[in-house]
Amino acid sequence: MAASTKDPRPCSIADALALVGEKYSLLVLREVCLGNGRFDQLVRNIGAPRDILATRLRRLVDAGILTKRVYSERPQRFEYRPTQAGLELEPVLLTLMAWGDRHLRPDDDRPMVVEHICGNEMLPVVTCAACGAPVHHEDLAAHPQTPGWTVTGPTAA
Amino acid sequence: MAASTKDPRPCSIADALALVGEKYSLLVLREVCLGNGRFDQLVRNIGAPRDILATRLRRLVDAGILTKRVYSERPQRFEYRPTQAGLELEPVLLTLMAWGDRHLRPDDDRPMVVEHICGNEMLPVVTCAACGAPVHHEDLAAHPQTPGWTVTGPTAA
DNA sequence: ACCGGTGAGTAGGAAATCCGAACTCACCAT
DNA sequence: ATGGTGAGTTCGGATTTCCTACTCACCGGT
Repeated sequence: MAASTKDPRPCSIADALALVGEKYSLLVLREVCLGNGRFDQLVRNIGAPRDILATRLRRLVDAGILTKRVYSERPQRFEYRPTQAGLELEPVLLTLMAWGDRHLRPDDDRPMVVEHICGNEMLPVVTCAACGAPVHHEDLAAHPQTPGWTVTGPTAA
Repeated sequence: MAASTKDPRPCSIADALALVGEKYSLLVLREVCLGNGRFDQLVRNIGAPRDILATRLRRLVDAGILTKRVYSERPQRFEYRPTQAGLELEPVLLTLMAWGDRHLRPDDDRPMVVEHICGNEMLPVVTCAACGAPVHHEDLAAHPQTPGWTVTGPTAA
């Protein structure tokens, strides 16, 4: 049935990246989460070509990650905003930003600091919903659900 | 000085994506974290063209995210493994996978389940390091550190 | 010694994407 | 009437990606 060559491991990471993994897509989401949802703001803040940006926006709207809302009839003007699904990607952005701050900037010149409502700077920590412990690679065991797709490493089934 | 057109917002998300945001890069990291670090395994499990994969691997090794280690001299064979920096990207993958499971698969056909050492299934939650609360968009305030780069939204400075 | 198989890539041309700049169209301001 | 803004679209050319095939080194069986 299915060909032997060319059907990669079924995976939600791959599926997610197929949607938001194209160049600029996650930066669009960043700006939109910051409240900068207008076309020309996006062009300036992201540095993307206008046609590519238009394509990305269409795709993200179609995927239900963004909505396009009119904020002015007569001159008709639009603004893009995150949907619930879009907002749920924000933790990914925050985690990625923290990683970049840690590994791509030796000194403390972080271009942006996020403040949490608790009054402190927000440093994201990924934890296990069940036990609350911060996630450590050694504490994980991956169980593929599709027959034929194994894992070989220390994280074997 | 700096040109008026074309210098996007300085941002660690953008920097991080410049490194690991190219097609397949994060899938390479996924496989490597699963312990499948050999070239042909990567080709099969990811479905990437061999030449592109070779390019990505070089880049990730150069960036200090992966290491290439010999696991057999005489037939010389290599295996790619995550460095500490690479492992610290795993939470990003887990969060992205959970998002994909939630939003891209209505029913419960998750292709992979991750088990935490606590005995339960690992569902990642991004929390604030300072207060431990799960991160909610409304609880965040972004403060750009570079003059001229503002945020307009509800998350204004 | 020969044959087939595996691992780790390279080579080459076709196909898809991306890019920058210019263009449109509708509206408002002076 | 002229200029400016917002939101795109259109264009040709540059850059990447893709796919298939090829290499090279080695191993295992007969």
